[in-house]
Amino acid sequence: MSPRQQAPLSTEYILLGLLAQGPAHGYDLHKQLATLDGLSAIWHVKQSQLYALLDKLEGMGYLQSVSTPGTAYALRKQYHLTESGRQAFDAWLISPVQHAREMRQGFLARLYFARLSSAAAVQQLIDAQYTTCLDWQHDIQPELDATSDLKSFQRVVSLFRLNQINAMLNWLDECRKTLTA
Amino acid sequence: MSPRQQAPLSTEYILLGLLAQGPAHGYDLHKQLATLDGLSAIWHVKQSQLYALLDKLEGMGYLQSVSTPGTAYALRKQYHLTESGRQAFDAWLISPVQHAREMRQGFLARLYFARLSSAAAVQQLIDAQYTTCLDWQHDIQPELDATSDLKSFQRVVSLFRLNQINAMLNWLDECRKTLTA
DNA sequence: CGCTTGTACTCATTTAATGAATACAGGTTA
DNA sequence: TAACCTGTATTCATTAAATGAGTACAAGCG
Repeated sequence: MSPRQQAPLSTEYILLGLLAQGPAHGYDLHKQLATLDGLSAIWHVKQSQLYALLDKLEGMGYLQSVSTPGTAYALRKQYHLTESGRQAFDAWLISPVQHAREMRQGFLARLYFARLSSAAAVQQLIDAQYTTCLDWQHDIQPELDATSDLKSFQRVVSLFRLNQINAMLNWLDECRKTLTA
Repeated sequence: MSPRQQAPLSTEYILLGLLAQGPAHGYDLHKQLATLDGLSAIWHVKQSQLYALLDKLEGMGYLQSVSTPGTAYALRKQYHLTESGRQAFDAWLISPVQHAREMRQGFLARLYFARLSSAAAVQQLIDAQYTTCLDWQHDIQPELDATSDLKSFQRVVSLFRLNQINAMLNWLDECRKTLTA
C-alpha cells in the first residue's frame, strides 16, 4: 500500500455501499454518483477511475462480477457484493474516522449510508464519532499548555485545530437532534 | 497537469519559502522540514519526494541548482530561487486559499511565512482570507434555503461546512488579535 | 580496522488519475 | 436511406506522485 492513499479508502466504500443495495454495473454506479442527491455534493469520481476501483475491489475479494448481456447491445459486468465485502462495509460504516481531516469525506459518507439503514444506526454513528472528537479535543489541551508564547506558530496551529473540532462537536450535536428525532 | 494534485501545489511553495531565506540543498531542506518548529506539525515530506519536487521546481524555472563540493565528501546541489521563483512565491503568499479544505495546509503555510516577514504582511494575509471565508459563508446560505427538509442530507452537509467556516472566521479573528498586536 | 552514524542523493517500482478511444444500438434529420 | 448524433458501457495508454530501498563516502569510536 505504498504510493498515494489520501483518506484511507473512502471512495471505495462508497461503491461498496451503493452495491450493498443491490448489484449494478460501472456505468450505473457512475450515474448514481453523479446525480444522487447528497453524494454528488461530496464526491466526484471520473468514470475511468470508477472502473479501476471496481477492478481493485474485485481483486480484494469484496466484489464479484458476472458478465451479462446488457440492455444496450452486449457485454456488461454486473458487480455484486461478496460476503467479505459486506462485512468490510459494515465494519467501515460503524467505525469513527480517526483524523479531523477525514470528517468531511469519511464521516459524511458513513452518515449517508447510516441514514439509509435506520435512525438507530445514525444515532450510534454520531455518538461514536462524538466520543472520538472529544478525544481529539483532549489531545490538544497539552499542546496548548506546552506553548507559553501566545504568538507561537505551534499554538496558532493547535488553536485552529481546536476550533475546527469544537465546530464538529457542535454540528454532531445538531445532527443528533434533527436526524434521530 | 493531469494526475493527482491534492491541494494546488502546497508543498512546492513551502520549499520555495525555505529557499527564499537563502540557498540550500535537499538534505538541508529535509532536515529543516522535519525539525523546524511549526512546519513539521503541518507537513511531512519524504526525502526522496523532496528531491523529486526540487527537480520539478527547477524544471519549472523557479529554482536553479549549482553543484558544489559538499562539506562531507563531494557532490551536492545548492538550490537557489530564481527571479521567477521569487515572484511565484510572493504571489502565492498573499493569495487567499480558495476552498475551505485548503485552510489547514494552505493557509497555515502562508501564515508561517508571512510571520517571518512582517506583522503588516500577517495582517494583510489574515484580512484577505477573512474576506474569502465570508464569501464561502454567504455562498452556503442559498444552499440552506433551498432545502426545506431539515433532515435532508444536502442540508446536513451544508451545515457541516457552515460550522467549519464559522470556526475559521472565529479563529482568524483570534489570530488577528494575538499576532498583530 | 571494523562498525556505526551522519551526510547527500538516486532509482526502480507501485499506484492513482486522467483523457481519449472503442464499440454499438437506436433515433433523428436531410 | 444514409449520414449523424446521442446514450450505453467499458478499456487503455500515459502521466504524475509517492514510496522504500539502495548507493556512496567521510568521520568518529572502540
